[in-house]
Amino acid sequence: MARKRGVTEDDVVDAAARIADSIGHDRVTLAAVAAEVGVRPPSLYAHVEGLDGVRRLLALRAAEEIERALSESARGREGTDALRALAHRYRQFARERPGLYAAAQRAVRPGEDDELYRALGAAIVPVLEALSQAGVPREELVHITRAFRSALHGFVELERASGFGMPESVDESFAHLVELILSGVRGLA
Amino acid sequence: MARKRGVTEDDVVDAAARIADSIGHDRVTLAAVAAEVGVRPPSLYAHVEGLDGVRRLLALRAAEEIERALSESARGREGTDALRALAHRYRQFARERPGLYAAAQRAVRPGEDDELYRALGAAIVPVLEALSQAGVPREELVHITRAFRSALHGFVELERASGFGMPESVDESFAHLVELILSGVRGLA
DNA sequence: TTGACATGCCTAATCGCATTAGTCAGACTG
DNA sequence: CAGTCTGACTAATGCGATTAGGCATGTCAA
Repeated sequence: MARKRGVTEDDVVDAAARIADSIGHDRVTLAAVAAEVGVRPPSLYAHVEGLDGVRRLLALRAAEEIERALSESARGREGTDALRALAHRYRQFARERPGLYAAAQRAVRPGEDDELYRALGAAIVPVLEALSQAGVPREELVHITRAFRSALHGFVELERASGFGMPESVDESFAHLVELILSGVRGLA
Repeated sequence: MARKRGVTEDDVVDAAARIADSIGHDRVTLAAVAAEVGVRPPSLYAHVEGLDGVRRLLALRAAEEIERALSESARGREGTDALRALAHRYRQFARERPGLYAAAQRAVRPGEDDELYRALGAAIVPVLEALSQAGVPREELVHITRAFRSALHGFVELERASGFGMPESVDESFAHLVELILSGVRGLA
């Protein structure tokens, strides 16, 4: 009754994203995706390059959305304000879209799959720009960006794995972490 | 000729650890482990509780080894010296035993599997102790421990995923990150 | 309007891995 | 020496990925 036009690649990625966010990135199987889009598993091969292709497209989608979320959060802010906003938005994204966030953690080396490599790199450009704008000297920029990103990613990852056993507020810990990094940034600027 | 005494649980975990470190934690399958210990897959069920059991034991093993490595690295040092040593040992461990390190990232919540939960928590006790010894006030201790651990874990994780595309030295970035955290610690002590 | 062609989905079949059931031989004990 | 326990094995099931081959429907030119 409904679908005359067939399934598209976007439909597949949308379905995969829904599954990833609801039951986990590791539960994204072709069988599950096929069921979600209303088709038999083999039919997906007409649209994507197998399971690995789905994961790759999901990583690409994740990179785009993270980049968008981050740049929006920094828009209109400057210096450490922008950085603070970026940090909190980063964590918010990871909590709201856990599957998509996980999809973005795909390991890619420069040689293979340049498109994905570039997209994942672009996702943190807003952080780099904000740090630069905040006055971090050029020689330190890459190091500080790595530090900032490591802190955010590590926190979010440990939080997801329920690695924080103590009763202290996790929100407060995150705020402390962000301020710690920001004071380091101020020290350099 | 050799094996009269049958396979033991430890043999299985040893084999799984070898596989994890050599080809990746996600490639630890019962089929691979069975081949490694020289037995058919179903035979493993006499020693471990399926694939999930192997992963759990591997996480337990990982927690022990991380704890041992960290406490040894801090032994005989004090204050920020101890913390610096811990940080570098942490990264070294993750690089040398990637599969075991990955195994320790298993998500566990307090209710289920208290033994593993406690073991994973114990792994970072050396960090907590060193921070405390370095003069971090009690109210800040948990937050700073979380920050320290987040930074280390995040860095190591991004490094593994080849997330650092820029040509700048990754060793140097790590050193910067550690010093940034340490200056935060000094600010509190 | 019609028939060749392309598109997209389907069924059938294969393969690898996890897991369960049921069997068997050898080591250990009384 | 017989009984029993242990630990490995083969057989069988189920699920997910993937490939091969076939069928229906919609497009488009003559």
